[in-house]
Amino acid sequence: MSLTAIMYDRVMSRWEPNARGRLMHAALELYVSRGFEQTTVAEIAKLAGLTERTFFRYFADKREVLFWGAGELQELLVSTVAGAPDSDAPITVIGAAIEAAGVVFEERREGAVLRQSVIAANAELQERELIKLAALASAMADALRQRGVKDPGASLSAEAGIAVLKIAFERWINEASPQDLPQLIRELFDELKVVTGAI
Amino acid sequence: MSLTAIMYDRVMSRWEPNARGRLMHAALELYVSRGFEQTTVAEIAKLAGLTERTFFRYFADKREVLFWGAGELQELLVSTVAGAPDSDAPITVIGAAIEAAGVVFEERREGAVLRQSVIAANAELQERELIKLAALASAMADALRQRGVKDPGASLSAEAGIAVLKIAFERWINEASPQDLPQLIRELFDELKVVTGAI
DNA sequence: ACTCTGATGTCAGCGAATGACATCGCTCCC
DNA sequence: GGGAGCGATGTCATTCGCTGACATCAGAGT
Repeated sequence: MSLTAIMYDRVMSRWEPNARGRLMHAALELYVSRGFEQTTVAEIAKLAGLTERTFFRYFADKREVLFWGAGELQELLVSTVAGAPDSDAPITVIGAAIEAAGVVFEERREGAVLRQSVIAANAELQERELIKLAALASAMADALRQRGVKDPGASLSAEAGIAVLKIAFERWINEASPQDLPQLIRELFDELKVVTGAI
Repeated sequence: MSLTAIMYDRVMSRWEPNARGRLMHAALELYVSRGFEQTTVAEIAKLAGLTERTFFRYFADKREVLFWGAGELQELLVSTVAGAPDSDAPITVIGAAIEAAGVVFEERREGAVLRQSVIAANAELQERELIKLAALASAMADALRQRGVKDPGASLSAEAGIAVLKIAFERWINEASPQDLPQLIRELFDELKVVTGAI
């Protein structure tokens, strides 16, 4: 990343004060208050002070505006897998990565709950979430293969990790007294061992 | 199911010779030849000798026409879980169910390959497939809870089983010399035990 | 024949998404 | 300091997925 690029960003954001962020904020607000289906893209754009056409320049579709953070999350998972000690077993590596993701969510519980309430109310959004999770699993499996883990094991470990994340996240969101998500993740990995026959 | 209902079905199908089947066949043909996005619902309906409006009376959306079999599959999984011996461990029960699903696919490999080639080429279809798989996991988890399996274990076992199915199915589809799918599933369950720490 | 019912067709319309082109704000360079 | 250039945004038109309302039609039972 060159200095000019950094300056360029600053310049661009002065001329256009965070259009993407405004769109994301407006979309979430409307999705929460009226529901996803009852909100039109034109309404989101208007609330953000932009036009419908511009919305689709920032987001591939009406759903994607809720999933902007997925890229960062994937980077976190991949880099955690890549940076784990060579001696760690694949499932241990995946466990560390999922736990690191859990820490990030734990820091932003408010937003996560709000966002998830929108997603839970709409099947299309659940579909998008599932494909994002599948992409995370795929990326982690790649990262494991990069470490020399052979293939049925790499895919299985990654998918198992995502399964744990799904279940842990769901419980963490829905429970009245919020447990610590990273700890919940650790417990579920332990339970996974129990369930699969390891004592 | 009463006798009148059965006669009713026969009568209906004489007056309307399998409209749903015609639509499914027409859709698959066009999705394979032109691709999913390049096919309009109007074209499918025309090829089936019907109108666009009728298509949407049989299928909720353009994607759903490819996933009509999911209901049967879910019943198979659930009934297999429900019918397993009480003494079987949860993961064993899930293994039997997934294996039963594998047998069904094994009997219809031709169609599965064709169908999967369409799905693999389109992200929207992958999303739909993932939510169907998630529904299968959810149904199996319910069936396990019905057997008295407690909750983190029930969900984890079901999700792990679906993960195995996903990976096994993908390999089974893409390998040149087709392995036996049920056997592949058994091997992956064994590998899952290895991966999670059970030897 | 008559009616009743369920399947299908017709029509109008909304909203998501995209391509083509115009415009505007800013930076840079002379 | 006044264009030139460029990237972000707006405007316009269009396609297509999808839905509601209503009409129509084929056959079943009377």
